[in-house]
Amino acid sequence: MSDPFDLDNLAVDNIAAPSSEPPYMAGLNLPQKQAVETIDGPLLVLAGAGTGKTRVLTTRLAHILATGCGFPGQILAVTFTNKAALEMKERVGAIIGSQVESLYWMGTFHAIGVKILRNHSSLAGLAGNFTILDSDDQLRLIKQIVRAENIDEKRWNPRLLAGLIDGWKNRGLLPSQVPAGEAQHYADGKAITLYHSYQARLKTLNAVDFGDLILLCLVLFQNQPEVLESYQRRFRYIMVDEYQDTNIAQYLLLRLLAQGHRNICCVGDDDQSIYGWRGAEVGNILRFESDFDRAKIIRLEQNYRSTGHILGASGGLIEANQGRLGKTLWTDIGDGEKVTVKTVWDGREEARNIGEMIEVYQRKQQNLSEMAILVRAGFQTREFEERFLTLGLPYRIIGGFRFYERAEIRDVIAYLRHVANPDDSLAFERIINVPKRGIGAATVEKLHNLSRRHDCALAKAAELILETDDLRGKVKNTLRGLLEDFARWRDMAQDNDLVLLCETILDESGYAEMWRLNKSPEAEGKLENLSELIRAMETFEGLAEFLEHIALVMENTRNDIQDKINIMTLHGAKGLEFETVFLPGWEEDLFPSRKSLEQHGEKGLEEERRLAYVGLTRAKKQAHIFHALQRYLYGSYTSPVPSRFISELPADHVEIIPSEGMYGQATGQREKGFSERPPKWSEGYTAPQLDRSKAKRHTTTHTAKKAATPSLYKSGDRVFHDKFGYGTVIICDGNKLEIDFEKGSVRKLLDSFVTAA
DNA sequence: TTCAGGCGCCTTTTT
DNA sequence: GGCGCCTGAA
Repeated sequence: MSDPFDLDNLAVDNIAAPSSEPPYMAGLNLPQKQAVETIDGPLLVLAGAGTGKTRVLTTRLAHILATGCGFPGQILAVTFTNKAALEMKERVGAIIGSQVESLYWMGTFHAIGVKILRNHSSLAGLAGNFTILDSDDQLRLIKQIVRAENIDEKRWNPRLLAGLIDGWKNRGLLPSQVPAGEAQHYADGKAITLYHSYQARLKTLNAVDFGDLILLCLVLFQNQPEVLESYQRRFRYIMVDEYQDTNIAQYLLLRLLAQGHRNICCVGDDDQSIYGWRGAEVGNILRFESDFDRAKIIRLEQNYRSTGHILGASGGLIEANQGRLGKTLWTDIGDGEKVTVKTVWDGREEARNIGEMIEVYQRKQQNLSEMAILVRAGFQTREFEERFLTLGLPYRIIGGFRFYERAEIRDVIAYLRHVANPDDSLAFERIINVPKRGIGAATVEKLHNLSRRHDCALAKAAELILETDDLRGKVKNTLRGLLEDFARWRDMAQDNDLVLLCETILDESGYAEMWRLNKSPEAEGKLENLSELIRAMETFEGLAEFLEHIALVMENTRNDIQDKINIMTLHGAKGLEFETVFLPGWEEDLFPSRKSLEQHGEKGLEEERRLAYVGLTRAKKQAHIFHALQRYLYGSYTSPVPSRFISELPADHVEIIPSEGMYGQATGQREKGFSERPPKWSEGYTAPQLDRSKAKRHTTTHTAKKAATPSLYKSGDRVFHDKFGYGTVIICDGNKLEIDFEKGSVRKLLDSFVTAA
């Protein structure tokens, strides 16, 4: 990172520092210093984009430790994501060294919740080995409950109920506390009853969902004052990152904990609150002053990331929002380039334009990884992918599927979960017939009925059914065998040799064999994923520890350091920064999203505007906005109107780029505000042919040099491509391949995009 | 148990 | 337009 105040530069910075000042203070500006030194009493640090928020947070933590005001175990430091927690740990570690390992209470809200619940599981009404369900399991359980109530799933989508329950949990409401009127929101008034059954079912399964990790802590503290007091005493200092993203339950939890020492410091930016739809409550940050008596507010307004024009444009845009605390970011890096706005004909032209601009920047020695395309919705990435594949431009899509979400990983985890917690029926059900054992839906249905009748877990019901004559001999034997297998594995788990346990399960259950026998092209990759999972287990001591890690830490294990252009959603870009940012699809209905406006009206619009603000402020030097006149959406063409956000941008900071070769409606719309002089991008735009041919020549020489070593592939080779799957090379010309893919397409690609299969 | 065909949905996403 | 989910038939 090029942050001038990066901690790595401390050694240099501190030469100039007055000797009375600790070295970690060097290079902080005045408000930053104040924020670090104000450790007593409630403090809200309003940290605008790029104002050194993380630096303040980490320095402040180090300051508390360095001054001896608090010990590591007395500091509660909460973040939202594991990534943020990890970053904080690294940066604090850079200042205070190994002492960072003792910061036991530093982590995500949910990780802290788990720690508290495990410490007091029986008081919280749980067994110590409770399972944490992910949203997939949660939905499956909710479906079961909806079905058990004979509710028409067609009419009442279980997802809707899942959303309602999540919403209540986010507000800190148990079933008994939900306002009666809200029962109407699902299945003609049954919503609250269903929430009751869901919670009861979770208890039977000895499981909690993500919402419970906060909610149950809250309930624990409300019901057990002495437990609460012990934590209030313990947490001498509380620090919260991204406070604008807290939901009500999290806020209530913080407020309870902060009542002890009253030293709570929340850092956040109301203008970057973009998670309202999943329960985040901007109100929390807006109300801070009245919530915490004698609270202090410090604004960080000096921006170290972006140029003046980018700050001017984004600042002007966000001013249209009503509910905000307000701050004005400034910079001393200079104006830089204006934010550009360009009209393109359609999505393909948008992708083509951006591709060309990227190549221009590339030739100006900008790394691809310093550029990003930020989209509103996931489907927008496709056009860019296709374009970049034909251009041979390396890209990386951030977001999307994670390792542990893959079916085969979830299967193995289900085996392990059921070993760890015999009451985990969801896990048991997932693998009861995987691999196929002849225990079909009919048998499972019988088990379900029995488990409901006895209010017990599925595996317990299986034991019960074995004592009856309800099952045919073969099925009965298989089921008995499976239960015996689990009992044996459970014994094995005591030895804490995770790798051996997992390998044994994979082997004895026949799961690995199932994929080995599978002839489909995916099977091989699945087996590789299984080995990767086993490799990941090596660093864990016990099964419980591993499962908790899996449930809470959704790590993206990809450490892709290659130079690639980043494509991601605006949400995914929060907290990141790039030299150049491309912002396509600024059209009404797409951005701001129509759905958001329909569902939440003015509030939704303001959140969308904040999203636009987040997008613009990711850019250090250049931001390029696009809108298309034709957009292919859900199978048909639409003619979208330019986003209102474009017209809200202050003219002084924006340059309208004329589009080449367009006629008709386009010209009329672009009349006003067009700059007369040739656009900055003319070099890239007016002579793309020239540039492209130069680029080609460049690659050719590159290949020619390479040609001394024979090409990696020859025709007839079988290869694999991330997106297109398996295929056979038909033509091989240097590093350019023509491949016949098994999914039915023939494509020309660079060899670097495929691997030998 | 498996697979074809029909239906409904289609914003963002971490834990 | 395309995907995932459910259902019903073989």
